[in-house]
Amino acid sequence: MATPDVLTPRKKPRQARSHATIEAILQAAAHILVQDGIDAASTNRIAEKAGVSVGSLYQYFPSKEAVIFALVERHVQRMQKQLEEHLEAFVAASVEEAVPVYVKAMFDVHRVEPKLHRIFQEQLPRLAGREEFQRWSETSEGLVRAYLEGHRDRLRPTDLDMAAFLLVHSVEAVVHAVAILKPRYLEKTALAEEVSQLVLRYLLDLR
Amino acid sequence: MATPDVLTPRKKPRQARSHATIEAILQAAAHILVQDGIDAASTNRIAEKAGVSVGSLYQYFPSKEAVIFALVERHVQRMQKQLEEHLEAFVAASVEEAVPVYVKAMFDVHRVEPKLHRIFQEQLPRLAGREEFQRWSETSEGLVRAYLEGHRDRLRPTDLDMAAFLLVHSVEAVVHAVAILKPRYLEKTALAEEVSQLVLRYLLDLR
Amino acid sequence: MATPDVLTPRKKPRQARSHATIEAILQAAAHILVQDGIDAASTNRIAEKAGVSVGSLYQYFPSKEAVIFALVERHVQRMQKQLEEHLEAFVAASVEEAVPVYVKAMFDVHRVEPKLHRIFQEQLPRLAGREEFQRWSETSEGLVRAYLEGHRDRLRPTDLDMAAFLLVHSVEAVVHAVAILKPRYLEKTALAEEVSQLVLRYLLDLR
Amino acid sequence: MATPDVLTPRKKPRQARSHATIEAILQAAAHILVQDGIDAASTNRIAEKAGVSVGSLYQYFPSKEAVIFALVERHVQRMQKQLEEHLEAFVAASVEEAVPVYVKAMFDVHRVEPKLHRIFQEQLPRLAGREEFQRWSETSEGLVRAYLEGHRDRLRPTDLDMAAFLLVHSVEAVVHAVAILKPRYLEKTALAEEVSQLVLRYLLDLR
DNA sequence: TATGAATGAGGTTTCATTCAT
DNA sequence: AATGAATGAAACCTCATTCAT
Repeated sequence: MATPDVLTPRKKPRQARSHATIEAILQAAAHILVQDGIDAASTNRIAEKAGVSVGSLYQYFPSKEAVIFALVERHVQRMQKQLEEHLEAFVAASVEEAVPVYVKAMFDVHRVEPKLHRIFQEQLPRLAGREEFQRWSETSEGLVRAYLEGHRDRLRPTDLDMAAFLLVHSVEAVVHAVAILKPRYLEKTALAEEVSQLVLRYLLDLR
Repeated sequence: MATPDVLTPRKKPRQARSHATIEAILQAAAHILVQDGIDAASTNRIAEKAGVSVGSLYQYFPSKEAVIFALVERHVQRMQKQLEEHLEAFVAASVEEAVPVYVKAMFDVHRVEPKLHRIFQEQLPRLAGREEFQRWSETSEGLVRAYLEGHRDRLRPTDLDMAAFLLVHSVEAVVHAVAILKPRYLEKTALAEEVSQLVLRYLLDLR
Repeated sequence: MATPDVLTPRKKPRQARSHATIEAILQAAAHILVQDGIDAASTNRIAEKAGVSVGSLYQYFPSKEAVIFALVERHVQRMQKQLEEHLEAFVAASVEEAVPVYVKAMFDVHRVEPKLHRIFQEQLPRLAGREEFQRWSETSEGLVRAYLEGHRDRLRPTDLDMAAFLLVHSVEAVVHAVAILKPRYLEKTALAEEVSQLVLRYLLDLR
Repeated sequence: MATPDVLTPRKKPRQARSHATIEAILQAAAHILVQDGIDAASTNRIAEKAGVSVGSLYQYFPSKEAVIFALVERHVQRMQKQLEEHLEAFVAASVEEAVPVYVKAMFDVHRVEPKLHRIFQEQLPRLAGREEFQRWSETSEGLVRAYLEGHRDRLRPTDLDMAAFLLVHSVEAVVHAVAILKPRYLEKTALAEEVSQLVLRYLLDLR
């Protein structure tokens, strides 16, 4: 007895109309999540806001969670894309250059859809998509770790696992806290520079 | 039309029996939260586990949220108490000594009731108590800021607001990430030392 | 992960009110089943007819099926009781006497709540309670078989399993058909006598 | 206000394609009924399995019930045809010969599509087609009655209506019970012979 | 005061049926 | 004729909350 798949979309649309419906559902869901939080995101409300019937929602998503999941997936993909755009500059650069690039990338990533991002960060753990988000963390950590590895001889810390863990999470946390508590700071470069300092001074023996 | 107060406890208990009932309710709620998450914490279930009737629950708490709120309040108080115990050593110490003390304090705080803490961090934003938790952040930030202020002349950064923000959130995030992702590390001192390094090297010009 | 029990009643009532509620629910369910068939027996409709809220229904029955199940159980018990009253006369009697007693017992059993019985016979197979009904068949078959065994030397058939199967089902079917298609005949003794003849002439070599 | 006809097919197909579509729909319905029961037989599922769209289904059948109805109708026709093949041998034969022929016919009839037959017997009463099935019973009863009439002087019972009723239903029930409870027995002749005995000994004064 | 029975709005989901393409 | 997207009433069930006892 296979457990039925409750997360992956139900059927591929064959007509243009369908695409519009799916898009409307996802956008409605995002809106409601952002405005009123996850407990307000009932399927009926989503469908209503999307201007379609509940039935339509269930034609494309096998469950309420599947809607959220699709949203998360899409969001993570956009973040990843954002990140990759910064990546080239990153891998080839010296430590002094790479760190600000990484920090800026993180700030940029959090600007994709900050409110939605916040909701996901805060309210998602209970839901589908949790792992999608964790995977994102692990990806970041792996990336950073690999970079550090490549510059090991210039670095002060010797336990690079620990260093990667430390850096990824502290940078992420600061960015996240900024996005939530002081959204205006997201646009200022001063904070990003300080974060770079935090990281750089940890990694290197600056004068 | 004033919004009715649904968070603060309904009546001050005057009898020992009442205290016991309240205690039982809170403990039951905590148990369920930790064991089965917030969606399992229905008032009926809490009451049942506490060995009282729902009616009794509503005698002491005006709503479900009030129960959670009381739990959060108590938890934050315990954290604060923990923190204060480290405080004396903290305020009088030099930067080099104070930072490890602060970091250790944070680690300790997260050991108070780590599972409950995690639930609160992850699942609470949707509920009552959100602000209680934010206030905790602000308290920490104020504390750190005041300390930095007192040692301004020895510090590299000049924008102390920003520095306080940065430090509080990066330390908190790392501790939190450890608690969730690698709970065993909570007991190792190596990580705490590295976090101290992160902060110290940011604040001071070490050779 | 144990599968939750969806059939057995949910909680024991502690107050007289509860008993009344349960009774009302069961009677309402029976009414609706008889009047409009099983597809009309929605939990909301049952609750409404019982004059209680759906919530109350679910306090005592964990699922819709549990309501039906309780009804079946109760009905089978009544049938069994009816049957047992005839039993004494049955076991001790000669074949010539026992057969009419058995046939009459079957007719009586079908008069307990004929309409409900019909619904169960016809519409139940898809539902909870199926086995309850099958068990009833098996009980009857066992009973008959044991009786035949005790009088084996007077009987014409040698395969008593087959004979029991044959008799139980043909008698049951006729009674059932009468109850459904020609309910008035249930009261006439002529038909019962003919059924007795059917069975007796099969079992014995009458002149 | 005449109730609209929701059972009879919507239009007579004029093209081979239509026939193929109808056939596909009916076979899909039969498959699903047999495999997963009546609750799984949704119009969408039937259409999908038939390889057509729901829209097409509704072109040929005005309602879901109409699909089932058509299936029942066809099944009953096949049963009837089966029966008629035995009929010639039946009408001309002596009682001693006719009875086994009739019983064998009944066994054969239940072998036409036993699984579908069972579904209809058990799950159909709630649906369209109930009457179709009843008519089948009446046809059988009429047939038997007419036969008995023709041999009245050789028969022991005098109330031939009652006898016909008795025989049709007891034979039918036994066959049905066998089909459901002990399908293997359907292939054995021993049981059929015993059923013949049951009937014959009821009808005649055997030595 | 304590109990637990009762409430009912509201959540998720299905499916027969319609209708624009 | 055929498609399949869209509909929405209605099913089952939960749970915060109230209230009679």
